[in-house]
Amino acid sequence: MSAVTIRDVARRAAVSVASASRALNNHASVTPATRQRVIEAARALDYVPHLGARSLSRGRSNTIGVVLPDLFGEFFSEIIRGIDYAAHRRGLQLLLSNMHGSADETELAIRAMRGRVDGLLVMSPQVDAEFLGRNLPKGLPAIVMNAAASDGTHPTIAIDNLAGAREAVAHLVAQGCTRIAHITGPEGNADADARRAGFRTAMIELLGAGASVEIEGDFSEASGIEAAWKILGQNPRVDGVFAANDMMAVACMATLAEDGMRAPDDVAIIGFDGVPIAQYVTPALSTMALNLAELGERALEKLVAITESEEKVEATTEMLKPELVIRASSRRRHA
Amino acid sequence: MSAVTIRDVARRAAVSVASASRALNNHASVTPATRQRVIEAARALDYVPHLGARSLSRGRSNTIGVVLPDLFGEFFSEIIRGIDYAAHRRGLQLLLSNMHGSADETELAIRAMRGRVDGLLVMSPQVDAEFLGRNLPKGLPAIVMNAAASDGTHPTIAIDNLAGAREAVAHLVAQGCTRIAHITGPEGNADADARRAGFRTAMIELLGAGASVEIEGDFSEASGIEAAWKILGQNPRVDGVFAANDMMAVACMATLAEDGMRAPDDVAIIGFDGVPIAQYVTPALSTMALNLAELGERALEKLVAITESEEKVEATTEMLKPELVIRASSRRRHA
DNA sequence: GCGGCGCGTGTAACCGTTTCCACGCACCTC
DNA sequence: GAGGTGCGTGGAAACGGTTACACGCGCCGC
Repeated sequence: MSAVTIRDVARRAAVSVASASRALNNHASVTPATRQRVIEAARALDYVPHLGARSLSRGRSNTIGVVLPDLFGEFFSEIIRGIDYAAHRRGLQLLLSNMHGSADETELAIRAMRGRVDGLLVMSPQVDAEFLGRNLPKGLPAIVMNAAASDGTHPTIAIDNLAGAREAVAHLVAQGCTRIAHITGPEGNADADARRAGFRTAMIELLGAGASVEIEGDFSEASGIEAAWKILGQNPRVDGVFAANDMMAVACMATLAEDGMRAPDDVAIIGFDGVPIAQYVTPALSTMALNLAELGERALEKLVAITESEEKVEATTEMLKPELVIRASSRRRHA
Repeated sequence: MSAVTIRDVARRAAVSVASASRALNNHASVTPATRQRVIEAARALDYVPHLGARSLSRGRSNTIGVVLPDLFGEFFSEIIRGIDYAAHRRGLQLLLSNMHGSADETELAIRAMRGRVDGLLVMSPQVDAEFLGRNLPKGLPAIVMNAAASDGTHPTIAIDNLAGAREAVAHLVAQGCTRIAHITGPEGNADADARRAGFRTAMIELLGAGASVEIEGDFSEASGIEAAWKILGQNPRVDGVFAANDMMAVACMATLAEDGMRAPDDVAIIGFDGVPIAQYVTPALSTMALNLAELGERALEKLVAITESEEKVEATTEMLKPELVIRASSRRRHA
């Protein structure tokens, strides 16, 4: 064990633990001579402070808990990267927890954070706000990312899925599509549900009820491939596809192409999220791009702001607007 | 504050804190009646144990520290996913730290883990083993992932870059390439250096010294694009490209194609890492595929094994072999 | 009937820090 | 020269749990 404690340092420097602590933490009232002795002793013993103990006594851990539904794919890794970037700048550490999409695990994960973090970043598209409100520890600052409508108890930062879906549909229509399929995300996922809702209202507005097809997906590559099979089996075929995320769009596009149904001429395709992969496929995928790293960054900044301000902040909801990025997969030469 | 402590629970249940603790932790010697009262009190007060305090007194945190050089891209996110998967299965939490490639930060990051984790997973292609050996806390179990040659003090799990690079070159040669460029990773990065070394020896063996070109890169998309420009400006041109990672291969391939130099006919291209994106670009990218999630998983399992075994384990080195995945980008019709 | 055993419980020490408070000392001021 | 002031220091109490140890009690076996 690197079991050298501050007591060992104090003993070697012939001072009390109190003075040792003060010297090591740059407190004002320590003689330069004392400080010097303590620091030398610490170096000689290769002392590293026990941060667990420190946070217990300071009541502050300099750690932020991050609870995510999953870690798969670029969606989450971009968010983590944004969080990490902002956390690093502020000297905070990250305690990561993955609840694998289950509500029980979410509760567990959140409880497991108690006493180890100063604040919580929870992303939870699968469980409703009421559940979160009930389970988030009372005194712990928390930001809810991207959940179903906030219950008003915690500040939220969310994606404007509704507007994004409308814009995606409008874009396809502008390219001349008259019959559009939506590959949905998993039911019960807040993002997926909102994107589907946006798709429906936009379709009714722009093309009427008969022109839309919904194909169940679950955000996975596999479900994008299956969706392509369904599309290929239909008659009449669709001439536009709006997938609820980029991964499904990419997989669907590739599968369609194998059977000769090519984007953008036979079918215009657009995804959602704007993950890096979208720009490297051929044809490059149009998408409703989100700056996910920025989402993570902003969430962390907001959390820090709460943590530091004394008065309680009201539960505002901040929206992240997706941006239409038109690439080859949906660009028609003669629209 | 959710400041309800075990003392509050004990008071409400009219028992001592010792009994409360025992009841809540399923210790054997507690009367069912007592246990019942304690559990009810805990529920009534919405008690959540303070895990920081627990780990201090138990001397065990159920947390693993993960120190990575960066979080950008699929390479690291796949590794984290693998680590998380294995950690989750064992009920461990992850404390994440990113040292942004700097040695100072590495030292800081490692020190910041003291007293908060039971073990350390360090991935550090940029700093040498000697540095790590000096900085890893003495008593803390640690696994070094993918560093420059182990100093023999810590178990290591690494990528067989040398063999991978040779195999990549051999594959290109088998496809008929006679002049091959290697887009390198950043100098000083252990993976990059090993891949370059493998490239050199394989080239000398198979095609002789004159047939190889080295282009400096740094694993980034931008450097892949720049490499393409250099390739296009050369005379005679190469007919094979081995990039030190997939990201550069993808970017290079796309840029070459814009100028009419197409894979696989004009140039056969192969990358390294086997990140998911490689299979979606067109033409699909051949690569020396690594199962990065498995790498993370195995590292965590190994760490747990060390943590749990009493006798000290010797510092073995485990190798992860890349697997040649041939896709369209390097498949010549008439080899 | 008495000693011993086992079981459930409580008291208190401990984990490694930080920090409140008290204390002693030198210095300054009137 | 006495009394206040301020500064550096040390003792000890936190922080919130776990657990070694002691203790009292009822039961069993001789």
